[in-house]
Amino acid sequence: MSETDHSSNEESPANNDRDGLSGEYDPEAVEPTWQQRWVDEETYAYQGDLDTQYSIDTPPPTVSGDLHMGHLYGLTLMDFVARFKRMYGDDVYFPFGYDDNGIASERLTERELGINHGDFTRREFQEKCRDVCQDYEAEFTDDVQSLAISIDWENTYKTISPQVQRTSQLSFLDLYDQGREYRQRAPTIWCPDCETAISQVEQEDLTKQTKFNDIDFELVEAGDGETTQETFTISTTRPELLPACVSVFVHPDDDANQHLVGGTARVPLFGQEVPILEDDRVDLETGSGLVMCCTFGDQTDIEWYQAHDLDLRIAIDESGTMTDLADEYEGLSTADARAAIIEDLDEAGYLLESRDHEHTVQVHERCDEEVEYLVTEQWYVEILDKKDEYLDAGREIDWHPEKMFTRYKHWIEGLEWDWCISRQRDSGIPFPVWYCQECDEAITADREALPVDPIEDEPPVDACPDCGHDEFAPDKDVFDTWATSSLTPLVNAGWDWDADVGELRMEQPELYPMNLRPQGHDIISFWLFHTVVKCYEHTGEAPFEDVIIHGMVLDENREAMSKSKGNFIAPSEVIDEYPIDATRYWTASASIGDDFPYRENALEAGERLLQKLWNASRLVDQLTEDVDRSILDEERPESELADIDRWFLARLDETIESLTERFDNYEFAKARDDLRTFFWSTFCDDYLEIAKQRLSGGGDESTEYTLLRAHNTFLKLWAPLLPHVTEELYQRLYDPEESLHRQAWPEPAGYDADLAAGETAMEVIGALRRYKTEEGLPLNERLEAVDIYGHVGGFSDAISDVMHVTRIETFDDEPEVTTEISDIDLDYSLVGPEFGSDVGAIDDAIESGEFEVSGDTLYLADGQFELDDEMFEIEKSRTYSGEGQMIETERAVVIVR
RNA sequence: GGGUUCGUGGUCUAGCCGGUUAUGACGCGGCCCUUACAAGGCCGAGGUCGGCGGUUCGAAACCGCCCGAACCCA
Repeated sequence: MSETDHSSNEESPANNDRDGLSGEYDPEAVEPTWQQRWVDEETYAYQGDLDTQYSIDTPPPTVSGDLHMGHLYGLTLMDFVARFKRMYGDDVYFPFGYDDNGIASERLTERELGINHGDFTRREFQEKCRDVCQDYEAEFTDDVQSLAISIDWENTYKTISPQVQRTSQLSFLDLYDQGREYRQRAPTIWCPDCETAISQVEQEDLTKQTKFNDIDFELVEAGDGETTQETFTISTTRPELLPACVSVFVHPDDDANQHLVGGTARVPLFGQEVPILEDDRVDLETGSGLVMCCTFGDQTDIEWYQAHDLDLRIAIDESGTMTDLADEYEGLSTADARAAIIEDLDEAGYLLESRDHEHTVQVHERCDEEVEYLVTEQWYVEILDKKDEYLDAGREIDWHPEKMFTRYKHWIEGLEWDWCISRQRDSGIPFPVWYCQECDEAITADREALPVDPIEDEPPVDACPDCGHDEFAPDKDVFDTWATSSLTPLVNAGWDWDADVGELRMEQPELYPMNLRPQGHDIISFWLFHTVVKCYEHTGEAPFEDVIIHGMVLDENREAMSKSKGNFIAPSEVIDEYPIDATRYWTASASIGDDFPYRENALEAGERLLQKLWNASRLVDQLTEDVDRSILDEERPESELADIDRWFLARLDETIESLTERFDNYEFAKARDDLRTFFWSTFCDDYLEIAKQRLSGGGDESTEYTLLRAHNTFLKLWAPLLPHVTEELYQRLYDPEESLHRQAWPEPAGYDADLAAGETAMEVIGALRRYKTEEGLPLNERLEAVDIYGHVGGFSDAISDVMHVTRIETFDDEPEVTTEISDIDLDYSLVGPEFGSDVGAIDDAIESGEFEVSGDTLYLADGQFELDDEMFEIEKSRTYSGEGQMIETERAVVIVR
């Protein structure tokens, strides 16, 4: 029978059908079995309990990408929360979204099928996208399930689904009706390869090798009207923009060229006359100090265009092709035009020099194509007017870690553009808008009719309400993906238009605001900010209560993983090598917010912990072989517990309490370390060794109860971090019927014990172990007599049991030894404020022995200083000359005889 | 170039409002097979807390500058 064959566990739990735990834990067999069963049995189903719900706004991953370490990390963190909250008594709503909407999936489809979106109708192409995405989605589901993420698979959504399209279009209409959206012809950042507008945040830097060209411009008229100078030189990396040149700029501090300002110049080859103006945005460092402004070469050009009210000359179209403004170069690509123009400039004698130059260009992050700046008609969400409100909304959220709010704040404060939400792509959610062909009036869809695709569907009116014209043109654009992804809290809550009452409502209002938004710090400006904007505008409140912001996963050398660097580690490689529980154990060590290095040996440490848990469980099981597990149904009164057992249960109470707080504050690393230390040192090394001895001579009900209570509790405390091994043990040893992950989180039972005496006893045990080790004795060597000077309460039996001591005597007073004062420890937090700059002199006095203790007072340096007893502590050194050997610990003195 | 965050033994990390002897784990060295576990137990070595300067009786912690890294933005 295999270990994972659970059919043998069908008899009643009280019967303890335990075939004993086999020698080794076999995660390779155990983990997939449980993953499958949890899904099949819907262990994580949301029950719809309105009073105790806890909702998590999970990030929908782009399905076109493989699962990477960032997913593994982020999902696992969410899962710690979900599993803890579920056991702690909440009804957890843990959904999953697939982001298959937008440019990423569109480009994936084109690549996968070797097609171009332009060759199909929008609906046809979208069909193909769905087909391609479906396989990737299935793969993603498998991957996420293999990480044991406790998602409720009945609550999933796709961002391209009709329902989400409807939500997204409703959002558009609502903002439009509120007057928060506008359509404007304005300079836009444009990707010629994807042929779409993109937002500011979708572009990134790329350093490129290019030529810096010095070109002569003919001076038509100088600003001072006097100069006899005939030409001047400008430097440019983009001579193909000469036909789009609308002015030349001089820096106000540029004395050498000041006389040109106010004049006009003639652009070589193309002949247009342009004004020479002054502006401090000219970069004096590079080139000649004279710079041409074209519509548009970069963002500064746009600023100049707006600030100086310049002409508009469009020389490059949407596909990166030269327009008729470029005369004979019309129809050439920008690259070809650049080459041809340089050649012609050279021939005509305008080109003075062309030299190598490295500079930074803006590219589209998805395809690395250099962006252009075009004037196009786009939809914008107005955000600049409400910065303060979005900041306040951010302040209402509890940030973990708190410091991440700063990034949000700075992002908002630095905003300069409204949010451009239209994209000229096919795979996406269409704008539900038509335009009157006569007066351009925008006609929006009826809410009841959503989702609509204006290319395929008819507008809701027969005639333009403004001018009466009856022909309409569809809006062909689709939404920016963030315009949809920013609605996840509303998608989860089932936000929709209720036609009966004529308002927007939520199907599950109890989920909103979501209790938790988990995400990486790299998308604070995308996902988090946009979600706040959208949801705040729709509902008037922040969309989540807590946010946890995690860092990036780095490689073993603390460098960011990237495909180009080749230091990319795929989760599948890790999973093949290590148990999932071990990877989760590693994940739990991350300090939330900090970047998180991959560590092979952290995974090995996880593996060892699993083995330790398994072995300890096996011992507990053996020691309680004949004990009916139903004794756990009732709590055992203190009076029926031996001191040592009561001590351990009291310590367990403490741990439960602090651990609960750790989990509640998302402090997984601390929870993990605290629990590991308590389990490994206190339970395994200390208590279990004692219990072993106590039970060696036959049953002891108090100890048996304590062992089982503790072990059962440990499984629950470990469950959020190590779901597989704990479930396997729980089902085998306690309850084969019900999942551990639906059990109640442990509560302190309220046991009282002499914790100080327990602590001292453990110190004494440690001292005796050290004694045996140093004497070269086996740990089970019998010791005849041990005297303990110190308070060990009722624990001396435990000490004698575990250390095999025949006779123990305990004393509350000091042993008969010679003591002398070896040092004085000062409490500087008291001495410092009191004595200030004299502290140095006091230290010197102690150092040189110029002190005297009398009663409770310490006199220093011939009575120059007097310290009260709470300000100092006397360190003594003891010499023992009696029979046996003395061992000192912090709280006790032990003599082995 | 600007902003945010981080920088602690070989590696990863704890260390709230400043209190002098800096936590734990991994790795390393030594000893021990004690009837769950040698993937274990015990002991030990190893750090001028990135650098410089400042505030203070006292700084890993507070301030300034510099260096390095991650992310965001130009």
